[in-house]
Amino acid sequence: MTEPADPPIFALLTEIGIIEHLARNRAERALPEGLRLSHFVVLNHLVRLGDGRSLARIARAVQVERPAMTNTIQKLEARGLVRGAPDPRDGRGKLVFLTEAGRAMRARAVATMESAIAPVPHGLSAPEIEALLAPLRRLRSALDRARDADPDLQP
Amino acid sequence: MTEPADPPIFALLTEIGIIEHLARNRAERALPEGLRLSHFVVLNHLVRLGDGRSLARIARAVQVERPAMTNTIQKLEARGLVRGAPDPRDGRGKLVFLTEAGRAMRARAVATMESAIAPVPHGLSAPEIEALLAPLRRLRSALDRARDADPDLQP
DNA sequence: CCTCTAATGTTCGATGTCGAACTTTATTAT
DNA sequence: ATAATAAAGTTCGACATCGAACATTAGAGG
Repeated sequence: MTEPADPPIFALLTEIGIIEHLARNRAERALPEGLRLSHFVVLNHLVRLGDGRSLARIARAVQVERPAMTNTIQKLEARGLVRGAPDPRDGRGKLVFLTEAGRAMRARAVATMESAIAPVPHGLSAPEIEALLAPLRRLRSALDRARDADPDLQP
Repeated sequence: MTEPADPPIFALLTEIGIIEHLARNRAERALPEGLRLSHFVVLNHLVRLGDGRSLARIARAVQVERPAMTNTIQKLEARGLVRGAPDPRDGRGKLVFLTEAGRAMRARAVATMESAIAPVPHGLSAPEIEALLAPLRRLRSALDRARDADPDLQP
């Protein structure tokens, strides 16, 4: 009468959930005062992929609903880290631009996060990490595709 | 003037964060009405590892702060899925027991979650998943140990 | 040209989580 | 014993996220 073991994919997702939680906590503590991880993610996204993007586009890229992104952008604007401007080509759109302060803050955040995460002896060699990345990317793509696919599934 | 690439461990944690988010959304939709993923996690924990555990102990195991667990347990009690009793051996403690309804609900939730996750073509073979699990468990242990270790770090 | 549908950004209400603080009880040190 | 320290569970206030709903604007079809 023992419990049947979880399917392997369950065990994997459980492990991933725990790691995510631990890493999130750790990263959040490392951030400059008042900066949430979700705020940093947006700054980082804009620095790396380019700013002048619409709110909805950023929301999709960062896997967050639009209302949450509205909130995040408002906080970033209030702190002067980002500047919103109406899209000249789309009357509904709002484009988000980085300010100098925003770029500087992102650089500081990256630095503090690196010094918070890097020294953790994670026990994984660089090649091991590389080896992990490929299958995990496949898993992400699969989940991502399934997301659009199944609003209502079943034949 | 290109951005220096992220350290590999960053890329890994980012990927993990995205997967966690996608999997969480998917799992949450699959759960029986009104049952949160955090609720299910507690039920599942008690079924698998045994009930009659204290609130604080469950909180630690599930990586959640005690106030959140108080909230979760109160919701589960209100739905009759769990029953709380004072610890006879520790006047502060509160032990959490599963009810029959709780076990049944957990079984239903497992079933619906399996039928929601299993059909996703995640593109990973069983041996591949196994190969992923070992290094990820090491990473988790490392982060877990670092959590206690560093309240304030520095030599 | 006009209507219908879809997308954008926002507000609202509900909910979950966290950190801080408090009360009560254990445990440890003196 | 007694005092100091720590742990358990709870409450509180702050905050982020979500889903639903709304006004506005684009775009597609007739």
